[in-house]
Amino acid sequence: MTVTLKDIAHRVGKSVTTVSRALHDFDDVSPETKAEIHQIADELGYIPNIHAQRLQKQRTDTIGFIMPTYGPRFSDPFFSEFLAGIGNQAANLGFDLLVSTRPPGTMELKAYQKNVSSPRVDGFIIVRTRQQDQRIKFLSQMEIPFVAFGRMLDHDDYAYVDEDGEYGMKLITCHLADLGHKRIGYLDAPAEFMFGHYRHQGFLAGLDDNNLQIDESLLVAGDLTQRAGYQLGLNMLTREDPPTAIVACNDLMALGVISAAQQLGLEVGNDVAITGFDNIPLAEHCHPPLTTVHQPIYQIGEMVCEMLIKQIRGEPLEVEQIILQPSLMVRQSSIGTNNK
Amino acid sequence: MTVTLKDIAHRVGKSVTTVSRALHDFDDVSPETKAEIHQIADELGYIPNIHAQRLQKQRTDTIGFIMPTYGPRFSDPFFSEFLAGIGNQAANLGFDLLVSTRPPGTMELKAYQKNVSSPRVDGFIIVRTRQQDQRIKFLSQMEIPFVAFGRMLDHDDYAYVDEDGEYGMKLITCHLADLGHKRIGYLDAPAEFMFGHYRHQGFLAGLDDNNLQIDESLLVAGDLTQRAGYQLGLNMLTREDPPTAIVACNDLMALGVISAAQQLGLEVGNDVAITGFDNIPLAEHCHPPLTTVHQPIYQIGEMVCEMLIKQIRGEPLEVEQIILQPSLMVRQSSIGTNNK
DNA sequence: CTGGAAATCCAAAACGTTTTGGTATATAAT
DNA sequence: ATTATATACCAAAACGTTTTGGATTTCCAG
Repeated sequence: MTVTLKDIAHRVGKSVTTVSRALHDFDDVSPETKAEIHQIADELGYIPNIHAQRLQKQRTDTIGFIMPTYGPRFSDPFFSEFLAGIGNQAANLGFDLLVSTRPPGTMELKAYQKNVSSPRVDGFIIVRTRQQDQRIKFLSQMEIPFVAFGRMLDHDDYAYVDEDGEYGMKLITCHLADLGHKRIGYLDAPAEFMFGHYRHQGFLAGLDDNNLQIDESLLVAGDLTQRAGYQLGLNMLTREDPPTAIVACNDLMALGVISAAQQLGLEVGNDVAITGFDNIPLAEHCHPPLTTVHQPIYQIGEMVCEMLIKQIRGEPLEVEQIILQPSLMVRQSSIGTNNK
Repeated sequence: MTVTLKDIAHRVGKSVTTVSRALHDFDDVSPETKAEIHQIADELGYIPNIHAQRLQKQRTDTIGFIMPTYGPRFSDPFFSEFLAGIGNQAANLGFDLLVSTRPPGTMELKAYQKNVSSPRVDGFIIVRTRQQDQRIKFLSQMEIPFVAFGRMLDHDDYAYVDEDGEYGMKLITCHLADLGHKRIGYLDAPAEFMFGHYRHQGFLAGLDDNNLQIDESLLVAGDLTQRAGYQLGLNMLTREDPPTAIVACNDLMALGVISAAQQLGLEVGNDVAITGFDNIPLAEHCHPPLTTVHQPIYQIGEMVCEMLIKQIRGEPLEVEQIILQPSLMVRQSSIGTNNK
């Protein structure tokens, strides 16, 4: 049997009002009564009914996170780390975290709609922003609080955190150009992702800075999995005129390219340079260790969550839009084992 | 402005009761009224207030999942895939999914306590069972519905799904013995994890079956990360009397061992055999591809979620305890590139 | 001893549903 | 013409909080 305010009220011989106010430390309850009520409440193991509270207070103290999942076999280290970031931060700030999974599309938008109207959540965290992000347009238009990890194209009037992927990828490209590479392959992300767009721009800018030509045939897109990296890497490296370096727009695909290269008997770092982006934990301890750009996913999760909760609480944000400057992690997959 | 039953009632000139019963398709409302009410409800965009419903119905239609997170940098592909499994299944069956993150310990138990008493959730999904699993003991004792992925030692009276890790690891060990390996190193999990316990038993049983001695010094434990695998692998392979094969209790550590071996100039599969366990997507497309045991994490997530919801609904479970038979995935990391 | 403030308390309304236990009207059976 | 039976509806209670707008008592200044 669960214990309610009424039970406590009976026990102490006071009204429900007084019990409620005592537990919330209002100053129109005498210290003695407060002490007694607190003690009885502890004794009975009172825990407030969250639905009664939420119904009355008209807020949920819950944030929503709808994971965009594609296939069924969905395994991306990005998500578990990001989730840990928002989960821990939400708990710190006294918020619950409601998670859904939905493939991008109409049903996804419906889920946003329903979760906020029910009202299950007070606001949302958005990840992997897309070129014309329906989610962002919808939430902006409905004036529903949200914070995104990522920017989008024709709309800039919302709160976000993002890493400067263009700059990061330029760092990588210049690094490879400095090593003397002239023919560089590029593994792009699916066109809809904004992060892919910026990284792509950075790659082109890097080539341009070093007066290198773009060979369009060395520009291909994959679905971000290691499998795709493996396949595309194999294709690219078995051409008649293979590139001397391959830049992948994320670590997972880069790992796939490394496997492909190794299977072809190439020594990664010496025979061919391969780079990634994200610096997932795997990148440091693969062989050879992967040159990449660091992205502090856990911290971004924390930041985004904190910003959202401030927004929900009506507190002003010092900064509404944050662009993080990335740093290059040079490892053996680009410089090889004999260079220094 | 959110629309309530009362708003609809005003519009159609009927009572709140009738509106509610119409929307739930009770048969004491005339077809004409029903049609009218449905139409107005759609028109106004009515969505029921979930807290009022839950307060009244005294259930939450929500399942809880408390992720055991250790450090801050928490990136385990296991979790995103498992989460996708339970998330999708929960959505199918009309349940919400409330996710928390908590390191194992007292606060973790408190979180279980609070989430069920509030009552935020109707039941829990437990993962990575531990030897003396406080969570399971607590939930069993309180008679709170839960389903676990994994067994535990001195308590067997609860619903779970598990893979037969002992058998799986025996398959691996016999496979290596068949290849002629006599000195086999083993990378264990931290002692508290049950899955590590079974896999360990399977390894010993496999050795025993093949009349091989156990060299205790070749038995070491790591924290399941690739980093740990790398470090322990390096130690083991630079001994005076290195093993000819290394069995890791999970894929992530096995990938670390592969890196270590490659850094030492060894050809994995030919000079040293290395095996994992889990068959994460990474295992197939690394170099060389990893011999491992498949574990259908996504499906297990679905199963566990479905079992939990049945239990919550009071429907009987056909089978309360499911042990999945694993299958061996033989790849080049054990048999090399020249054998067949 | 009176007026007013301070201290302590509480009944009732509100949040938005679902459910209970009806009522009223029309139709059919006796 | 009475009784029984469907049919269509609804007022009020309940779920467990928080908040509003007092009410009562005590104490002190005048």
